[in-house]
Amino acid sequence: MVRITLPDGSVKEFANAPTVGEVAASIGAGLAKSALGGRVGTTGANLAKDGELVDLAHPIESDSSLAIVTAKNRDGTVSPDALYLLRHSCAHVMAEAIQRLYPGVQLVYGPPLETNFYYDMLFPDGKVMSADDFEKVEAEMAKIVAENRPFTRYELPIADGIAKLEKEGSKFKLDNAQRAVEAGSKSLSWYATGEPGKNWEDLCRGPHVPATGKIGAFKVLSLASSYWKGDEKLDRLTRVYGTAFATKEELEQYARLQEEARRRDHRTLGKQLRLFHIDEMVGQGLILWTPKGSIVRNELQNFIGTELRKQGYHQVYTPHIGKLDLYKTSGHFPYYKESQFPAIVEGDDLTKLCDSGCSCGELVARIDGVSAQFARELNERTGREVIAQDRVMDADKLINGFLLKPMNCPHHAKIFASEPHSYRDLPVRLAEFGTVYRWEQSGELNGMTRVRGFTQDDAHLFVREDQVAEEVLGCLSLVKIIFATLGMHEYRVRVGLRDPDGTKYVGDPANWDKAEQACRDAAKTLGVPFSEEPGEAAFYGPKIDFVVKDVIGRSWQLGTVQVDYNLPVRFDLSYTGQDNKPHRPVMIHRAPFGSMERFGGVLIEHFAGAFPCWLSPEQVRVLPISEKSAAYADELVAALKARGVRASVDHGNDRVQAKIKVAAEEKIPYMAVVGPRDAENRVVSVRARGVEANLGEMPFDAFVSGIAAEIDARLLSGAPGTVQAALTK
RNA sequence: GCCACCGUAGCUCAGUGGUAGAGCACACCCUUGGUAAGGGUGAGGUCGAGGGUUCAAUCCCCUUCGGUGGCUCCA
Repeated sequence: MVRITLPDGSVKEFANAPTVGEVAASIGAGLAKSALGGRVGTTGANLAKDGELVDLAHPIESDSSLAIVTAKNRDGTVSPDALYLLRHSCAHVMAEAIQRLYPGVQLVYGPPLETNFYYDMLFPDGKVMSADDFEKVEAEMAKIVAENRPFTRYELPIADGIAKLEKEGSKFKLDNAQRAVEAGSKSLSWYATGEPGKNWEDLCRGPHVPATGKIGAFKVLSLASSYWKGDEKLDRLTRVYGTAFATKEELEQYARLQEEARRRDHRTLGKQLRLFHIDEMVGQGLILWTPKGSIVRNELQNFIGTELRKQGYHQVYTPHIGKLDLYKTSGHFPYYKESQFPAIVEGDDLTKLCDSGCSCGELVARIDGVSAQFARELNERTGREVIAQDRVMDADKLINGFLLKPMNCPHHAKIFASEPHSYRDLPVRLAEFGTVYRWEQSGELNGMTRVRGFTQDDAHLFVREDQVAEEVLGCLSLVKIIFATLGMHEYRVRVGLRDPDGTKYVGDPANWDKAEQACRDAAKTLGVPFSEEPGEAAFYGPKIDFVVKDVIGRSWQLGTVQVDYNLPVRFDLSYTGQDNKPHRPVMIHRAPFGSMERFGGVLIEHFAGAFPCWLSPEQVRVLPISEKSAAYADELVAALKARGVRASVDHGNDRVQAKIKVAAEEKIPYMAVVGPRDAENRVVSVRARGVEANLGEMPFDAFVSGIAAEIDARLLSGAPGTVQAALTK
């Protein structure tokens, strides 16, 4: 007898192991019809977390908990499990369609994802698929769906399965099977779209929807390329993306959201609202902040500057380059050479070297090299061979040069080291909006979110061991203030801990334990879920990262707080303790925004370009009804400007309607319409962005001081205390 | 960096083997209008760059630069 516990707590008993479908049928005919699969687990298990997603035809052998998967949950929400089944199944349908249209295509791997699915395939030599072919593929898929063929699972013992795959000659599927075996599979399973032996089939773990007809709506989305197993030395594959939903409406909804996302894209809005520009001639990944974008950036910097002063930071400035020795000491050169702009070597030196017949390889070695003394000192200090012997060469052979700084920390470490410190002085907190340059691969560049030159809102805290926890907490509270002020709630927190088996970490394990605990405790204070990720720590210390998603769904790391035991050793930093002996400080790196560029890009998307008043490039646009009110309009703008408000008048000879449209397109938070009536009564007629109506009149002075107060308080649009709220209550 | 696609006016985009068009923006004129586009006129482009095929290339081919999507990478 098998006892099945359903989500409502009721228990059903079956004489023999029932399939999920049979359980569904025993509950009701309607459910049996709409069931797509099931989620099973041991009795009482949290199915959403620990349950296994299975086919409708999956037999349940022992007492279990079971939830039947249907397209919609009982509360009407779309079931992610259903989408998973649909997309996984649709990937098979698409693969069959493509193989029909392009004979010789080999299949590799086709998983469902959060919003879509893809299938990697190898096209025979000379054959390519193009976006023009999507319709053809979709038509072929539609036929398969219309045939409503069942997904039929069958299993083979491993030896037989491997033999079958060897006969078929697909190295990719063979490899998939071998990996499944290594992962502990006891047999290999296939899914035929229809009848095994007769219809199309694919080696697959499953699960799938019961039949192709369940796929209500689908679309082939895009083409991309990938490498087999992500290794560029292996075959280059064609990745075909598609998506599937239970209904046409859901697919249309998805398309609408995609469209909306494109409109919110910071690259589109940045151009439309003239916030930034990237110029071919200046270079890829190098952001030119236009006047309007610069205002947003400046406001953000002022905002954070105010908070930093409250928290006892010192502002510093450091140059954009430093000598190679600086980075050889910190370890950033030459180990991260691939992601840096090349070293800057003095022209005359280079000429002399070239004239003397110095080869490129030799040149590189002489730039990368260090003196014996340099190597000895650094290796002694760190207690490890951080400088390998093959980098050591005669001092007179070394070529000196400079590097565009890839990080600010070495400069800040040197500021700390420039004077003696007592334990009483710590923590020393040095902050700088420091611009750094990194050589990102050209294909990775993306608007403002991935660039080659960017300004970190960086700071380095030099603290005593016993101050780490409190200072990490302080850093996080800053992040919290920033996110709260900007109304950003959709972020993920990642606490990077060391890999328990790893050996690459520097520093005392006991200190690591303390620092990791400090990070964990600090993350808890954020009041948002966070994930602990072992192995994600930097080699020099644990860290806390803030990750947000852009409109396209791509994740970007913004803020970061990192504990560092390494640089203080490398730079031989010390302070005098109570015992009058030198002690090693700990460094904390932190950048709440991450970089002004990336944060700016994310912020544009977060607000869809409609910045709160305090951040808006233009805060009030005054719209005189006609030239008769020009003087009154000018008086209003002058009064606003006198209070530091960014305001302008539209003196154009358009009608107010047109002026409103333009101001709305520029996403200006407030419009003040003024005509003879307003002038006579010393009032302004107010409109707020996003509200398609005249909010009413406000006395001249009340409007000016209301706007100024809203800006000073850095309020979000429409929040209590704003002019808009005052007029709409 | 790799693969696919794309590059026409300031912006969004049509279009063609016989040297190019719309809307918006811009300039000027008329209009002085009370809450999301009043009307007219005009200016603006070596069709990303270089090379090739052709009587003729913005269009076809090659190279190159840049962008987009993905892969890889991100101290």
